[in-house]
Amino acid sequence: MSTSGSTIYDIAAEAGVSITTVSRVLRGSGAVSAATKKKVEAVIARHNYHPSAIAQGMTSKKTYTLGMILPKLLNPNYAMIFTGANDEARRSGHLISLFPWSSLSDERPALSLANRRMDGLIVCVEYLSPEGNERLLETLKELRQYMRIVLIGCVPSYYSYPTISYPMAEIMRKSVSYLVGLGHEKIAFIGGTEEDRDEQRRDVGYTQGLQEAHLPCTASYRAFCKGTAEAGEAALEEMLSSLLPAYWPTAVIALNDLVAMGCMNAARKRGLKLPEDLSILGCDNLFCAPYLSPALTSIDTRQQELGADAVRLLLSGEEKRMDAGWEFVYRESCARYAGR
Amino acid sequence: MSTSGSTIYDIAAEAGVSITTVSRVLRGSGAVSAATKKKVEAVIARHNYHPSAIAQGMTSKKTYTLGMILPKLLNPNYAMIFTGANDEARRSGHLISLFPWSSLSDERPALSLANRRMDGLIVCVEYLSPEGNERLLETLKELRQYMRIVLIGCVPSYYSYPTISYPMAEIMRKSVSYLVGLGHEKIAFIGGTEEDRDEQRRDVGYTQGLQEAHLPCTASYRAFCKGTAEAGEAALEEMLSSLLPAYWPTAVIALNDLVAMGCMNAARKRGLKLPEDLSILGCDNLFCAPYLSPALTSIDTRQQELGADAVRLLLSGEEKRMDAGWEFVYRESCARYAGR
DNA sequence: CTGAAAGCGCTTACAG
DNA sequence: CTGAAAGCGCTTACAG
Repeated sequence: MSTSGSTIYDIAAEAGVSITTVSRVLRGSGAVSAATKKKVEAVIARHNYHPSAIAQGMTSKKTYTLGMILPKLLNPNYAMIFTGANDEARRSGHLISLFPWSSLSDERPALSLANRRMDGLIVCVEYLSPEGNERLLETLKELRQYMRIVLIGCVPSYYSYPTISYPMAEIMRKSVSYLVGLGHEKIAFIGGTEEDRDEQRRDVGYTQGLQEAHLPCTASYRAFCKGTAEAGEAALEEMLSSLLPAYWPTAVIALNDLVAMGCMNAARKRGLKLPEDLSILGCDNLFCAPYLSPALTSIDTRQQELGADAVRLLLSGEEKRMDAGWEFVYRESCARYAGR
Repeated sequence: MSTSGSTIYDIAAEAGVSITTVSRVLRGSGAVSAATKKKVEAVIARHNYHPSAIAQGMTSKKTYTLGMILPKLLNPNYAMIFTGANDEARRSGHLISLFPWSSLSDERPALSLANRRMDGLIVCVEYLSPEGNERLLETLKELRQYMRIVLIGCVPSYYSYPTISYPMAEIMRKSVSYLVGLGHEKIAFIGGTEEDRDEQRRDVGYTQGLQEAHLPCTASYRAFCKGTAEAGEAALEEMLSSLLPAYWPTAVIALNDLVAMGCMNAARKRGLKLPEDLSILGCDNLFCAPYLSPALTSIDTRQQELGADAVRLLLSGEEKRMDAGWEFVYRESCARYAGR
């Protein structure tokens, strides 16, 4: 019985019934007499028989497999989203296959997303370059013929798919406002690789927040970098070295916790005391945030909830667009500014 | 053309050839005249046709899907393993589906591992209770009829599957030896939920290391906890409060970086200065290790490499057992002990 | 309650 | 170089 596994025919033959009957007891559907049911179940157990999900998918058109596309699992942020989605999917009898971003533009036919007949696909979108946007939209349109698609993350408002998206402009506005409330006036924003025409993006909210507080928008306090600690460190380092110390920001809003961690290192290297000399606000509330020094103030973006909601939305068939939940997590890295 | 997608029959009909021919150009195998090939390809492109991987799997017995079972993706350690495996799998045209541990004992037939006819399965094993061991071995034996299995992680030496395992006893011996070299004599080990009869386990190496240095094995310096920061914090806290300060350990070897982070917090709460009063050695070299204060000395367990190697071993068909690579990463959290 | 038969969308010998 | 036919392991009307 090495690497084989029996088929429904083996079971039927040994139980002395038709494969139709075996199929019925397998799925618990259709009427089967208690006696034959018991008989068939015994044979199934004896053979340790498991029906082939792929044969079942072939005939029933349901694969009970969902696809998910994430930027990179190495950022725990995405691992949380995936975990939330996976747990919810299992609850409804589904499995989630994870695809990397690259599979959206992959040439290998054996792996193409479209080849897999999944019951649905969740795509986690982050800000893209204009060309990236075009390409994504194009690909989604193709995939749409094969499966239902749901979008999550920071999804531009002009995408027309069922969506759960973070209200980033609002989050940024409130972030600025929070720091202003702590006495900060020189507030930097570090992060964001590309611009986008969506009016929900971070930049917009950052600027709005400054305007609402009647504070000047200073180009020197705006740095672009991708979402890694190294990039964050380099970005803040460059900002500091380009400015006389008197003009250094007293607070920085980081794209995410990784960038915030990098900023912490850059600030320390410059001899700044945290949080007295510089407040740092992260985003995503990674597991390590409480263990940094100072413990990082961040934003809980409820990633597991987002993942679970995405699965529910995908399975529900609804077309709506919703906001994802979020909340400040106050710790030590943002402090009242009392002069330097 | 909404949510449908064409089949090989549609393509064949429109191109005026048999499905056999379409199949041949699809797979690039078998001889097809340049002319008909071009004709068929045009139709395929026009329809944006993608053959169903599930129908292909049905007939060819190859699904180009690998399964992977990991304890929990929320620990970046496992996310790294998965990423390494996934990248390698894609290189050879495979996809990896991730299953949680719970699926090893799942009752839902629709999701059962055995239902999915995967080309192979990688199971990442951590130390288990004796009963957990029994159950796992049992389950693996069942699954084995359906697919090839490879084990990775901390795999007891009496498991007989192709394996890549960390030489934990050796790692622990060298860890103790490293700390002894820094002048430490009171070295604690915090971690490990269960005992196991495998002689490669951490405890064994820890004890050996102490013996080699002619240092006493002190039960009070041995704490059990699971691999989370909270557990690590609680464990060290309890150890410290159970001992007169004069007997406090001067160094602790943590199960992993999460536990190490928890230990840092516990030590700080007790007023210990790090690393002067207490050296802490982590394991797994998580991305945040360099950003802790003091930067955490840890062990790079080359997780992505492990993941990639696991895929290669799975696909190779070889039966060997190998050691996984590892290496110390020296940072600031382990320092020479100069008295307290 | 039970079974014979068609069909899901492909691949693969086997003929020609 | 090309195609008719069988078969992969199931599910699902349709009869009985």
